Amino acid sequence: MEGRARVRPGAGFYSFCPGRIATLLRTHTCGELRSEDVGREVTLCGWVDTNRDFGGSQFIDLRDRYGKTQVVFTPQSGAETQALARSLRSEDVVSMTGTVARRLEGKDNAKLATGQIEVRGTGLKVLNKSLTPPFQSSAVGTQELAGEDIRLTHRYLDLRRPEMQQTMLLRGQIVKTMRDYFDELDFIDVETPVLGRSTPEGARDYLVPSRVHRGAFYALPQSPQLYKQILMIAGYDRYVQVARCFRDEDLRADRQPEFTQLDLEMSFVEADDVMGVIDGLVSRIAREVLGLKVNLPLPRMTYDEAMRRFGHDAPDLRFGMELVDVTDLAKECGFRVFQETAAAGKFVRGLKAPGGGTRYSRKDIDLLTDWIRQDFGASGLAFFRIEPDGSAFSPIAKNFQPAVLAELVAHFDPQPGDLLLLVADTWEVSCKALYGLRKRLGAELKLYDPKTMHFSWIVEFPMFAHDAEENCWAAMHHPFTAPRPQDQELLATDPGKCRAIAYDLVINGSEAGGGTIRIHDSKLQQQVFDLLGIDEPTARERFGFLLDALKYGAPPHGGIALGIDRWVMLFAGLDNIRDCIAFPKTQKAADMMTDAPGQVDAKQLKELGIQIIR
RNA sequence: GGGGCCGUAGCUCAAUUGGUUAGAGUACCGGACUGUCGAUCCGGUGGUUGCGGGUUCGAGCCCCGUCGGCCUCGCCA
Repeated sequence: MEGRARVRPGAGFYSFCPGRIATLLRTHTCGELRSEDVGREVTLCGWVDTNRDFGGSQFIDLRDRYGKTQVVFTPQSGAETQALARSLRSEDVVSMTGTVARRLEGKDNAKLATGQIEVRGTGLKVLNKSLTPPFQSSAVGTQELAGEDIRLTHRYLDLRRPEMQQTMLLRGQIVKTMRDYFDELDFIDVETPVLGRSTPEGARDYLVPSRVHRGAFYALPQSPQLYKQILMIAGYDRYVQVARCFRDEDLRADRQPEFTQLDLEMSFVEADDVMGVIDGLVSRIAREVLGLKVNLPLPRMTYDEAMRRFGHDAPDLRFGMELVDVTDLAKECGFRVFQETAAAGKFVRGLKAPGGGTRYSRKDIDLLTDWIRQDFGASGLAFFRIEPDGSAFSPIAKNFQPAVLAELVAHFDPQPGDLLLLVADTWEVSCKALYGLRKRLGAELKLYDPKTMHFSWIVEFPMFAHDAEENCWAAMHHPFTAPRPQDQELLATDPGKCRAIAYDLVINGSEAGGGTIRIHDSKLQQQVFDLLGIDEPTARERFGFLLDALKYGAPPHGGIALGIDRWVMLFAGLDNIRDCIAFPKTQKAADMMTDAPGQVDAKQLKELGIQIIR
């Protein structure tokens, strides 16, 4: 532990002491000196954070990744040195020599870990002047953060900010803990190719043209899925890898085109084994990173239950606000829209927003309605505001049979001031719309403390989702997922009811990982391919190697992949994945610092046999 | 591919809703100051209002197009 940087719960970034990191250029770091060091002759290197100039003396905060130390230059430092000190500006890189001194009585700075001391400067060397930076790397809380485009263009300055350094440190910590943990459990770290064949996981591939094989392309891996299964067949019964994955799909706040997974696979296991291993990891990281005790095993919920109670397969379980199904009551409620919906076999479901009746105006509700129409294709949004006398106000209330309305409202068990929101639509639309509303209102009404963490498993996913456009079945996870043994017969009779041995790790309503037990029998694998409309020649062509391998002694196996970027985001309490990645890409998958992707020479294209069509 | 928000000084934002000289804070430059720590005080430089069209007597503001950033649906574990 000693000499190791480590984020501790409740401890500021600067409060750990990394031990001496002396070099020929420096004797200490800027976060290291304490009152015990008074009298020492030291040399610090770092960036100028602020320069407070009093004419007679200069107070300079010197910053490196370990912290800040105040260095003072006075006439005793010598006229030349003092003049040089006066000329220092933000982000200049300097070396400062001096004597550690206790600060003057009452002049301690409680905000700094080094705040009891200061360095009385005797020497100063400017190692490198900085241009005036476009935004401040220092000045925590001083100024509004610069726009993200500017931060991304000057990423080196953004990464210099203590907040960013803290996140990067946390990320390194999480990855290291993962590596230690799996190493202790005898996992073997094996690297798999980046230049590979397209894996059939549904997303668009990033392609790399082959010069040698003109007209042929490698695909960057969407995940190392097939390789790790091959490793199981090869007898490496516990594989782990920190793997970069690539998916050429449109981006979101929590999605990048290239991202990092902690990928693992185990042989001779059932789902409980894999989940148990991850339970241990969650508990360890929560403890080491946040000082949080997590009760094990983590709670589990089936996919069906999650959809019914929360409308989503990754519900945020930090708060309640569960969905309420009133379809039965709607059948004879008097309100035509509801009745027709119910009669058509669709659903009338809703949720209760505590205090929403007072919080949201009629106009706010109209905006919510527009929103769920636009984003989720909902036909509308019905609302009831619970009045102080307990009655339910709504423009549509007059259409209801009073008794039925009372019963309907009672289903939500509301208090005065609450707001009931109902969606009458298909199962899918009601899920999406109410999930969206729940997520948004939960945050807006502050129904949970954003600092709390909730970990859970969602299990028993459907094997297949019906693709209405193509009128065929599509793999919900990927085509190598094993069905539950008790559901295997359903493959032939009713694939839609067949449940997979699949499990997703959910943290605070985010999917933080997902895995399955795989098919290890080539016949069963072929049966699943058939269902997915992948005929034998196609299957042979695309993953004949796997089908072959399955015939040479494939052990039962399964695994999981964890989204490391998302883990960092969630453990750091951030809401943006770009802040968890040193060099992220914009929403259009561009790197603003390097300007990737860029044009290439005509010569390069010619070598590859590629012509650009405009 | 669809919907939305945004783009004004290096940076963060304002501009009485179409009105004549586009402001503030900060940064930067100069000056003052021996205990600050978001130092303070005085003075100063700094603008093709993303770009291109259009409407108008007049456009930062309205319209069309375009580029870029963000959020989101579709898509994607």
